[in-house]
Amino acid sequence: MARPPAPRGARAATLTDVARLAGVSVATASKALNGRNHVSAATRERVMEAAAQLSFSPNSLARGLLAGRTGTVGLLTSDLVGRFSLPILMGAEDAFGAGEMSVFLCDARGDAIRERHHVQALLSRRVDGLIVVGSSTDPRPPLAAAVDVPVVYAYAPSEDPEDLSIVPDNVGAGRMAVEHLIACGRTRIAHISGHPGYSAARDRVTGALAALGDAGLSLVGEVAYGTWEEGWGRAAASMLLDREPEVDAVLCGSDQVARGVLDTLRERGRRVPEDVAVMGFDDWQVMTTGARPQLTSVDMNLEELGRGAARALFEAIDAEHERGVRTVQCRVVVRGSTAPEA
Amino acid sequence: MARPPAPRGARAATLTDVARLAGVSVATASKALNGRNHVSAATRERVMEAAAQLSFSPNSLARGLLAGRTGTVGLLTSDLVGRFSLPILMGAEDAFGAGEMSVFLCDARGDAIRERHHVQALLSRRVDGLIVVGSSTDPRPPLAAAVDVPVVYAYAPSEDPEDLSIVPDNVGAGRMAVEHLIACGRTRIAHISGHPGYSAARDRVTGALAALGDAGLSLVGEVAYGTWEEGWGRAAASMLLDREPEVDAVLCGSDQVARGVLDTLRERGRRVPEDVAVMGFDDWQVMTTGARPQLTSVDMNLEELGRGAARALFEAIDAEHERGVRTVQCRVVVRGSTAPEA
DNA sequence: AAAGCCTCCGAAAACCTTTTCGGAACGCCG
DNA sequence: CGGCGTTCCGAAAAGGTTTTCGGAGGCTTT
Repeated sequence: MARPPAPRGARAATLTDVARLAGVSVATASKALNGRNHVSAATRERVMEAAAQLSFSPNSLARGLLAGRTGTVGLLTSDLVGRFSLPILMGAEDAFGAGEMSVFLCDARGDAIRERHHVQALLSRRVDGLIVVGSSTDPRPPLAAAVDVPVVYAYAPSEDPEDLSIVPDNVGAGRMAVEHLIACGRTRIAHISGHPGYSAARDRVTGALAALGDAGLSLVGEVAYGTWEEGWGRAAASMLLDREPEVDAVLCGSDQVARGVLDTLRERGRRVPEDVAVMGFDDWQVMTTGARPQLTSVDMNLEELGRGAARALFEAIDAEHERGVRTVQCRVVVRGSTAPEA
Repeated sequence: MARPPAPRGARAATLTDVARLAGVSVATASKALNGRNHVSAATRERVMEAAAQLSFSPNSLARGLLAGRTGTVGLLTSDLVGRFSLPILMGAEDAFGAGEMSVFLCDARGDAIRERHHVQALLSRRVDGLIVVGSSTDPRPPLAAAVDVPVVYAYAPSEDPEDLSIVPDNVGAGRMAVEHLIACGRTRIAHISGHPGYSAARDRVTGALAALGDAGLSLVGEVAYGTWEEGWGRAAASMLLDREPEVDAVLCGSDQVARGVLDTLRERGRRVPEDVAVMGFDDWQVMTTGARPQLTSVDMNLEELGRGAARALFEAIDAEHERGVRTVQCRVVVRGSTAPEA
């Protein structure tokens, strides 16, 4: 744990120091350290050694100032505390981290003023690009400020179709969910959705209905909209069992709703999955694996979405800007609530 | 939504451009924009107008290069996906965001190599300070590299007592939890803890036992260590009811464990909170508010911890480094599982 | 031995802003 | 009218790195 030289306050070593110690010019030192040619092996060795000795670390500010590229990107979220920003952020950080990019994180707290402020700060720091992560899949207004770097919208698409947005495929998710239930032999499928104010809820309904139609089936009862929470799942399941006792599968708007549904089913003596299969959305591990039985869910692949956004931004940084809305496929994670455990 | 001038690729306006447009020198332009005196009101006005017209945004790189301070800090987490980094990160971002600080986010994925890499990158970007967020409250080795900027360890303390660490008060949390249960009139209190490999679990036990001792009580049964999950809560509660049927309160190692305990209690016909009171730790909203009844829990105040870390770093940046381990108080959030709802 | 080529190195410019310091203009007092 | 103080402005340096270009020296070829 020897904390080598670098005493606090001692100016960090600069290229000039390295050059002096190695007995060469700064130009040569720079070339040696950056692997440029036109430097003899012996000289390069001397420079490297000097740099190591001074624990020299090149000043990215100076480099960025000169190059016009800083190797930084801004990640602007409106809702860091939320459930969805984080995996996206993870994926993005992941994709960038491999290379030499560093990520500025900003949380606008859903406030337009604060957002503008952060964008200004990021631009003044000369980020090479921006990822804007929404807190729901509803379209959001594009960035207000004039931005001269590429921008990718993740999760929530921009209202401007000229922007590049990467969003989860909620329609596909609804479709896949129903297809899975049908594959499990279910034909009397009900849907307890989430909050009707969210396009995620409505899109999943759209997909689910489409898949039912394709299979020549129709939904048991009406789509039940409510909230995203457990309490709603319990209440809605209770009503559902009263009105449609013959139901053999319940597709739920979220994993939390599904948890509530599972509770009610157990209390009403229905076995899961033998009598009724249950599915959720989002594949929130703590919800799905804690449930009895463990909950089948549709994973929206948010990390993949984040990585996709990062890669798209990466490309946009040196090439022309792609446009439009791109969706990321999701996938069904099968657990005990739809398939008896092996 | 007019996206003003700034066409892609057009060099961003520089201070020189502003000065030229305003018909003054760069020095004057700088002074005018930064509110320095020795500039006439008229000139200042002209400069401001020119800056606005060019949507000039000062280049932080150049400024940082000159000033030796960049207004950036690094936030190094070992486990972004985890439950605890995020609120801390929120709090830190919050505390900084008010000022002019920007936050570099790095996730080392618990890998020492990657951590070193990120630290290098951050230092090369000349951050003014570093916050290192652990993934559990167990002490962690200090940063390997020689770091000449202040560092604050959050959540997980550094093993080196010369470093400044800010951690949640788990002993106090255990104590407060038991005190709350006693205040609710409970005397036969059991403790179903979490994973014994975590100091958080052991510290909470320590605090709980101390509070019991102070009240002249002793624990019902032994401390039951297991995992942090719901399944463990269900299993442990079942065993507990078999062996100690007269128990009137169960303190649980986490909210998830408490959820499992609640499930088992309900199935075994015990009313909560009338027959048995239940408490968890962490106050994870989705767990506590979805439970029946809603779950009383000890909030570890992680956002406050994050803010504290940020403030401490802030101070350390221009003053001498504080040292040692500082704890952040937690607080009991009372809900229906210990107190009948009003 | 002269010419030419290749290899290696260094001087200097460029990136953009802030700050210091000197100079210019102007008004006031003696 | 000269001297002085005040007010405002501009030239220049500094900060650290990269890149370009020219120069120096050594080697080969004729």
